[in-house]
This record gives sequence, structure tokens and C-alpha cells, in this order.
Amino acid sequence: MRASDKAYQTLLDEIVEGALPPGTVLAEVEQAARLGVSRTPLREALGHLRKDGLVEPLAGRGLIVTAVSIDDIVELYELRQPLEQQAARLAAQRGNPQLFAQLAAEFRDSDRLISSGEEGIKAYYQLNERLDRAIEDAISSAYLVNALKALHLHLARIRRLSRQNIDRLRAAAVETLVIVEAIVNRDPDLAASATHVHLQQSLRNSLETIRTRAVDRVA
Amino acid sequence: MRASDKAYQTLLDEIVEGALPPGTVLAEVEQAARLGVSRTPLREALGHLRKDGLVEPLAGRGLIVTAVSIDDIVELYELRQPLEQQAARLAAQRGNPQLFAQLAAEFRDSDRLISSGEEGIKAYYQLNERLDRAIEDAISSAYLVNALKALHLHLARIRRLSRQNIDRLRAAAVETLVIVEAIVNRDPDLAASATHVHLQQSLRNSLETIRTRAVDRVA
DNA sequence: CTAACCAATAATGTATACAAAGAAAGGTGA
DNA sequence: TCACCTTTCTTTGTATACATTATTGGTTAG
Repeated sequence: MRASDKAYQTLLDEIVEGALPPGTVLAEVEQAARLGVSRTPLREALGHLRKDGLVEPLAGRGLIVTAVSIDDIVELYELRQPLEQQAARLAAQRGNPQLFAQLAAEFRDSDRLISSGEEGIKAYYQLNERLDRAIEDAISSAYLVNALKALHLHLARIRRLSRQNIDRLRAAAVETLVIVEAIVNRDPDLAASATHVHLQQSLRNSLETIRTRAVDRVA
Repeated sequence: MRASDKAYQTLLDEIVEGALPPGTVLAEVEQAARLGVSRTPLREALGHLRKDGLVEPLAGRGLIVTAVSIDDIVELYELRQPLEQQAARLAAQRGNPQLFAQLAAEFRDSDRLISSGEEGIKAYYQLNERLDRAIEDAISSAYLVNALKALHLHLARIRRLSRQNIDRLRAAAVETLVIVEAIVNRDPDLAASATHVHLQQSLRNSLETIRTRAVDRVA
């Protein structure tokens, strides 16, 4: 594995996981030493992170991890809405119904996972990731898939901020099931509409939990 | 200006303009010498082009300019459709009506440009670019704007392949005018629908002209 | 005391030298 | 004659040294 890829992946994970919080200054020599690579591959990694929108130049001070404001979340969903609606639509047109029927069955049973503690919730998240993968595989448009992948980077960051409660997870599972069933039934319009509904609820929940947290912090 | 930016911009232009046609091998030492920069900034430029999807690694042979097949065009429109519909929708919600009213007036008068030779057609293309800019400015979502910019890189490449005839340009101007008027009237749904129609026609024309050309080449 | 300028320093930006990995070509053996 | 192996050469990947630029802190003048 190339040193630049390793540096990119490490920094990416650390930014997404919050180990490198927004505002962190990423000096080249410092990070190169920390990650055990030289400045050349590290610069390449930073360049890619900049294109991803995860770091940005700060006048004279090098690169810093970008902030994630409430406005950013709203703006991100203005991209997420059309992209994922289109993804669901195409998956409904082209996906293998049997494959998605299997996923639908798992979502129908997901209450059990959600109610069974940390491990179950982790398994539920993995189920969602498998669905995303299945949709991407069904799409076939490399351009759309790339756009979705770039989007999911930012979504992963937001997910950390707006931690989901059990009730929201249950509701999300039901919403997602509608999407998957629409794909199974090859109903593109329904798949798109169900995605629209799901994302609207998801955004509402994210904004509420973050606003609540902000209030908690003040109180 | 940084040498890496200069190299990136130059290579980008050359790829989009067709001076570096698909399949061209971009060896680092060779391109570095040609552009008058060292390998380090050149590699940075190539890395960005790779993220843009304009070049891709070829096993052992370094990077080559990516191909643009008919399938690619269809796939690109599967991304373009949702992105530009959303862009038009948001522009209709947030754009300054007076600004777009001015653009609408110019589109109403665009027949004159299209019919007045090379210069006029060039001016017509610039008008389209100004509309794109105005829409991007109105959107406010940095994520969506970035996705649109990445998309437009690939569209500029395709535009070279499917050269527009006068009749198509006239039709496109009428279609575009509907979009702009919807934005002026703050009608997001109409703006989105008009965009849908316009892009459907645009795709149809692109595919037809390219298929015709392919036949010409054979004949 | 404040503001401006200069110097020093620390950062990024660039070039080049070196290493390693892969491919192509030529030779040798079966 | 064909296939495989070895060697060489070209290519990318990495490290480091050098240049350049911007910022910060200090000093001096008003």
C-alpha cells in the first residue's frame, strides 16, 4: 500500500471519527512525523482531503479541518436529497429484486437488533451500509456512485454529531423498509418518494438533536 | 500562482478541449518537462485530475486520459438530471428575480445571436455560462455547487463530441427560457420540470449526433 | 503610547536525488 | 519453435534539501 494512501485513509478516518475535530491545524511536518511518512505523500493526502471538502486552507496557517455548522447540514441535505432519490429510483429500475427482498426481510426484523444493545445497533448500522452498497451496485452510473461516496463522507461526520436515539432508529428502519420494498417491487417513483420522506425526517431529527445538545451545553 | 495549479489548469483545459484526447498517456517526466514544472507539482495536478475522473491509472503505464463512451454520456446524465433539477429548484426559491429577468430577456433575444455566425454562437454559449453562474450563486449550498462544477467539467468534454447544429441551439434556447422564467416567477416545481425536459432533449440530441457521426465515420 | 516597518522564523511550495516495482525485450532451454 | 526466465530499463513512489513567502514579534520613530 502506498504511503500517500495510508496517510489519506488515516487522516480521513480521524476526521470522520472526530479524533481530529474541526479547526484542528494540520501542519505538514507535524503530521508527516506523526504518521511516519515524508512530506511528499502527506501533501498528496492533504490535497485529496481538500478536494473532499474535509480540510480547507486557512490564510497562512496551512490547512485546518473544516467546521460543520447547522447550516452545513442543511446545505448537505440539499445535495443528499436529489442524489439519493435518484439512486433509489435507479436501484428500483435495475436492482436484483431477490437481493433487495433479502435486505427487506432483514429490515423487517431490525427491531430485534435495535432493542438488543450496543452490538445490535452496530449490526443495524452495518445492515444500512449493506443496503447502501447494494444500491450503489445496482446503479451502474459511475458518476452518480462517486458523488454518493463523496456525500457519505460528510454524512458520516454528521452522524457523530447527531447521535440517534432508539425511537428514531426504529422510525428510520420503518422508513427505510418502505424504500427497499419499493425497489423490490420495481417502483421507481415510490422509491424516490419514500427516500424523500426518509431524508426529510432524518434531517429534522439531526437538526433537533443538535439544537437540543447546544441547549444542554448552555444549561 | 502555484506551479501545481498552473499544471492542473493547463492539463484540465487540454483534456476538455480535446488537445489531449482519451487514451493519451500522461507520463510524469514527460509532462513535467513539457509544462515547465518539476514532477512534484505535476503529480499534485495529476492527482486532482484523477479525483475529477478525467484521468485514470492504467496498469503499469501510468495515467491515461479517460474515454468518453456513449454509455458514459447516459451515465453522466443520470447524475446531471437530479443535480440540475435541484439547482433550478433552489434558484427558483432563492434567486434574485430581477437578475434572472435580465437573463430571460437575453434568452428571448438569443435567436438573433444564434443566427449571426460564429461570434454570435460564442456569445450565446457565454450567455449560458452566465446563467449557470447565476444559478450557482443563488443556490448557496456549497456542496451542491461543488458537485455541479465537477459535473460541468465532464459536460464540457461531451459538448465537443456532440456539436450542436443551429436548429438544436434554437430549441435549447426556448427550453432554457422556460427554466429561467420559472425562476423569475419563483416557481420551483416548474423550474425543475422544465430542467427535466431540457436535459432529456439535450441527451437525446447528444446521442443522436454522436451515433450519426459514428455512422459517418464508418461510411 | 501607538503605529509602522523590519527582521527573524516557521511554514508551505518546489526541485532533485534515490529507491522500488513493474514491464518489455532478449536470450536460453526444452 | 515456443515458452519461460532473467536482466535491463522505464516508470512511479518516496525522501530530503532548497527556495520562497507570509506572519509574528520586536524595535523605533512619531
